[in-house]
Amino acid sequence: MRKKPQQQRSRQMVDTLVEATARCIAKNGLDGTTTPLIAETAGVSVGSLYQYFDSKEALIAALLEKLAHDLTRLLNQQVGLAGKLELEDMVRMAIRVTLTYMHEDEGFYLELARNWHRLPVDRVADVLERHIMDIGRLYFLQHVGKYPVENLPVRLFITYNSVLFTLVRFISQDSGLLKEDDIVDGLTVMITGYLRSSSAPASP
Amino acid sequence: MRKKPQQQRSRQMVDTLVEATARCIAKNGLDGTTTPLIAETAGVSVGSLYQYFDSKEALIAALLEKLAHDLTRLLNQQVGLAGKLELEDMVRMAIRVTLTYMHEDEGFYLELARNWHRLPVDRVADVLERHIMDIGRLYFLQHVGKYPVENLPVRLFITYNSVLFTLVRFISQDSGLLKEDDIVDGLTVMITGYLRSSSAPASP
Amino acid sequence: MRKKPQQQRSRQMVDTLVEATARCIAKNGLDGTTTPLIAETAGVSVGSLYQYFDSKEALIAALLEKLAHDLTRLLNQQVGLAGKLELEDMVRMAIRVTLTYMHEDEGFYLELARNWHRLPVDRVADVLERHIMDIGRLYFLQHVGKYPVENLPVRLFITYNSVLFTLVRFISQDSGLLKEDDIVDGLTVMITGYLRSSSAPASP
Amino acid sequence: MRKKPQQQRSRQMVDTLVEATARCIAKNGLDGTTTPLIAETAGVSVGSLYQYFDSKEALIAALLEKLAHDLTRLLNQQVGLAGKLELEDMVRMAIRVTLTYMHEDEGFYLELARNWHRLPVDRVADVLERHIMDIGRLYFLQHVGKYPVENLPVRLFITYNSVLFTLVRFISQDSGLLKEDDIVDGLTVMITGYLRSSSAPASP
DNA sequence: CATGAATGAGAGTTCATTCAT
DNA sequence: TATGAATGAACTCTCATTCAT
Repeated sequence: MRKKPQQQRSRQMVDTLVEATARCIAKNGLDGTTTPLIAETAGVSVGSLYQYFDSKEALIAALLEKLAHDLTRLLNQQVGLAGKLELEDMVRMAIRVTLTYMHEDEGFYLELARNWHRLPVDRVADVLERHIMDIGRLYFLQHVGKYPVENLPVRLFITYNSVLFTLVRFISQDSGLLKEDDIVDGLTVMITGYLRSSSAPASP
Repeated sequence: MRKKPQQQRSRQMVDTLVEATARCIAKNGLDGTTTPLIAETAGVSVGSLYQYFDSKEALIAALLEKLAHDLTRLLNQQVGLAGKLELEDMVRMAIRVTLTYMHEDEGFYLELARNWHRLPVDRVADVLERHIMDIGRLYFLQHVGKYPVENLPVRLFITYNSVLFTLVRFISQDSGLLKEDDIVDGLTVMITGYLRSSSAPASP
Repeated sequence: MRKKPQQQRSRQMVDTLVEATARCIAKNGLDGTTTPLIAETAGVSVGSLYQYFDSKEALIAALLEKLAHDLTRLLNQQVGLAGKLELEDMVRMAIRVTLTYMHEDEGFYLELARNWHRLPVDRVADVLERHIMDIGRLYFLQHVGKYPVENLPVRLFITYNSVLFTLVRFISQDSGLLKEDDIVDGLTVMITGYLRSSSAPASP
Repeated sequence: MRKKPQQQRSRQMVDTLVEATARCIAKNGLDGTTTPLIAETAGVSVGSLYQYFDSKEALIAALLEKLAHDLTRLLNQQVGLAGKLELEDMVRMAIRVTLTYMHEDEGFYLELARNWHRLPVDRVADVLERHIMDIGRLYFLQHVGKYPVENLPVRLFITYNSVLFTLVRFISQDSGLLKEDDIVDGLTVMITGYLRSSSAPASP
């Protein structure tokens, strides 16, 4: 970031721009998100955009940064609740929440997920992963004895990528042949079964 | 295709261009794949490109068409072999084969998988899905009684998307914390368990 | 117009571009009028052109729009004067004025007339036709009794197309065999006689 | 022409190409008439086109040359017939014939007339003018005493340009407000009156 | 001779970025 | 500081023409 916004007006400008970027991505897709358009959406001049961000990429990075921050807060609120649920209920709930997000904000999160590889996504991913890891650890700690999960990082990595991209693909293709409830049920069964399973891949 | 190649030379030109496109995508990514670059890679002028393809998109479509064709042949050869394996062995093999492809051709398939939503990917997807469906159906037919799988389309949709994108993400991030064997084992366990499970999502 | 010019500088830019387009058309012909050339003539970058005009065609349309506007003002000034003239003097004057225009601005209007069928010329044509119709109606209204002209639209359509394209052809070929005064006299005689004639095409 | 076609096969090739050019112009307009398209229309390779014509322009020139030749023959046949008609009938007939041509061959002649200034049209124009001049001279010679026409070249120049381009404009715009019969009648009245008038532009 | 594959200059257009005001 | 006018490299695509086969 070119300039630390120390005045309140500046901080607001930064926020406005970041939000405008999100709206552009949602409405026009990542490819249709141009700097002039972002500026116009923000009701600001392009010049101002470059006053606060070195480049388009920096702006998008800031957007993702904010996203990571928001998600952190969101997840922190949820951690407590999760512990009381049965594994299956928790998994199902997580899938449903994810699915809801995909449809929200005019498909903003969907577009992000589709284009993750073109985004400076590390920060968000890190935050998300750490949180999921924390939640997972906490959960299995509370249920120790019931599900002694080995190699948690791998399990969670497989889990959230499978869920996330299966849902993205499901929403994107929309062939009508597959029903949302079936997908959610299927994923729930698969993930629950996987997380309950003992680590050994091959039975002796 | 704008003009049907009548001389042998031009049939080769078409092939050269399609291959050059693949190389460009592998080396420069989809965004870095421009018509001048494709032409240069093919050792040809831009004009030649447009003698045989109506547009850049048509060229990429042709590439995917060829891919679909190649995959069809490849999978047809493999169908017979699959039936004799135990479910787990077959799943693990499929995952390993997929993983191998992701690393081949300088990451060409990886880049395709990453950018699936920007590609005229329907033909390939159709072919792949139908084949996977066929193989799946065949397999479970031969093992009837052992794994009476209900709602096969949903199961397979979840299965191949989970595997594919988990692997793509695994290769893309390369944090070094996760080991390939663990990912393969984990996926194998998850998918095998899922395909073996009875359809009912909630246990009684 | 893509963007409304808000600063004075940019309003001037729009004018500059439109004028440059006119100069290009005059100097290089319509086919030789390319966007790089227009930009260069205006002393501006191509990008600037596209900041204010959606396309080359839009730019040309704007030029014609301006032309229609200018002609409107010009004709409005002339309407009053016309009424006092005898029919023949008015016709001769109109022809002379048209001829003058054809030679002005390095043949700009000449080139427009030559290429009317490739131009988004409706607006100009409409304006011109309406004005000519108005002037004609007004004129014959003031001279009612003397020239009761039936089917005015047809008469004027024939009149101005005959004059315009005969002059265009005369200037374009310039074989030297035909003298300008003779053409003007001839057209004057023809048009005057035609407008004075009664409507019935066949004499009884 | 690059090469004198001495063999019969060659002469036929030239003809085929010229005819294909005409068909292309009629179907695709002058701008849509490309050398590859001409070749394809002729069922011949581009290479062959350039074997017989130095350039696209030469090909079009040849087309116009042929046109001039055809018109010469056509007009020669008609000269005799004209003399027996009254002036008005002859004028009306000429207008009607012209109008018919404009609609023939998918608008080929119409497109030529629209684009006369971009064509190497001199030869055709010369031929046409000379013939019209001949016919005119002959006609008025036979009717000497009735219409002693002074300055025939100017009169005929004005006459045929007025007729030709008024008709072209009429067909092109097709606003529906003007009726063909009215246009033909109007032109007939105008031209007949003009040709009958005495030379002096200003009445005493 | 005939073919049609190959060329490449040049057209219209876009957009991240700069800089005078 | 905020503005938005201005930039220009780079992209996709066309077509008259050439030349190896």
